[in-house]
Amino acid sequence: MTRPVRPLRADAARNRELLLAAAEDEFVERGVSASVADIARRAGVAKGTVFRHFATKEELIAAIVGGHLAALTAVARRLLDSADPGAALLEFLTVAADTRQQHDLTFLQTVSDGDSTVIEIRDQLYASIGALVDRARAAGAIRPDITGMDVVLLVCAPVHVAGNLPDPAPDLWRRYLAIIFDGLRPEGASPLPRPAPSWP
Amino acid sequence: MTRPVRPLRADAARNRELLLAAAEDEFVERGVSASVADIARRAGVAKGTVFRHFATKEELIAAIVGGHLAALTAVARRLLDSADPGAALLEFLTVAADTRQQHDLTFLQTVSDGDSTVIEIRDQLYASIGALVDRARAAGAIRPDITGMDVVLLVCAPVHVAGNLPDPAPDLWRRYLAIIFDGLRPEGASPLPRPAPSWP
DNA sequence: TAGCAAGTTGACCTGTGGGTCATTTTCTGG
DNA sequence: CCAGAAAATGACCCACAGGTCAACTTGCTA
Repeated sequence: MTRPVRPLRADAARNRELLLAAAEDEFVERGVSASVADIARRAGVAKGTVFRHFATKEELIAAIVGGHLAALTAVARRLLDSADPGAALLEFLTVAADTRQQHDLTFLQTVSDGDSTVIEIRDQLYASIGALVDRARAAGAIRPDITGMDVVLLVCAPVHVAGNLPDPAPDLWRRYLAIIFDGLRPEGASPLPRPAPSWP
Repeated sequence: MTRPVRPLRADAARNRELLLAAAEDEFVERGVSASVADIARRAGVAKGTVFRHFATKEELIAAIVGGHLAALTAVARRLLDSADPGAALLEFLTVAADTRQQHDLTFLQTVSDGDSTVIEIRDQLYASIGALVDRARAAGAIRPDITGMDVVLLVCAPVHVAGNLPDPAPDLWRRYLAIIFDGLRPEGASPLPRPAPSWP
């Protein structure tokens, strides 16, 4: 899959990391419209260097998104060993919201969702979430009509909800995660109108 | 407040409406980055005309957002007369999600939230929602620790959640509205971690 | 340490978007 | 029906963004 490409030269590797970090900061501050020139300046590098590492701005965005998805996947896999499946699912949602709170890159998702590498990593993440949900359901921690895809879609909701406020308290999302998770619990569940969406 | 400005000439009034409609369509299709030139073309009007009606692109966006907020406010006020406060709140959330589903303009909100007219309309909407929530809480239809601001923040969540899917079924949001509304119900509610946010 | 491929630089190109304005067209009150 | 005000037009301006490339610099390897 990864053909034997010789490793990056030391300075190039360093610049690549600097660029990813600078780009992430810049995107958080300015949104998708952050300019490549500004990103380069922030990384202390010329604009041409950006395009040596990432052919287009979209490719740069995909690299950032891919990194985050991979990190989340690792968290989900680790939690699959947990003794309490319900707590594990809640913990995963908490960690996911927490990282997303620190730097909201949701808006980058749309740009990068055509990238094949991103799709691959994303599918692994979805599979892990699916496993977490299956275990939680089997343990009776969530209602039977909730699927993995439901949870996938709901992951970003708490942060998004809190983000509607101009200057939200840094952990306000916990309040909305609690409300939404209560909606996933079996107690007092009302029947759901539409069937869960299938795999995308 | 509104000084006696003579009414628009007939053609100008017509063009204004054409522009608002065209702009809304264009924004839905292309996002915020839809260009003024394209909007003008779609309205069958020259670019200069756009700027005669709206000094800047932001002002045009504010006009669209303001219109939608006003329509929602009217819905909320009408529902305040309903006999069943719990059903009224659910109905409001349903209507809100439904209109937002038909044309998602959430991304315009950020642009327009500095506009004084928009702020005024928005505050009226928030007040109406607050009243709906108070009535529902008093009737025991939702848990006691939910505030009006909570619901304000949660309004867009169902559509947003369904929107994470590339091509969501047109009323998938109903599923997530049901889940979230279950989280608002008193049955099986777990204590909420953070206090509700105050007025913005 | 020398040679060269890999990496960097920054001036430059091109497209595009918001916004302006002198000129022309159109509406309307008298 | 006409005069003048209101509105529409579209060529034009400028800023800025993504992307290119020939010339230059630097890390690596033999």
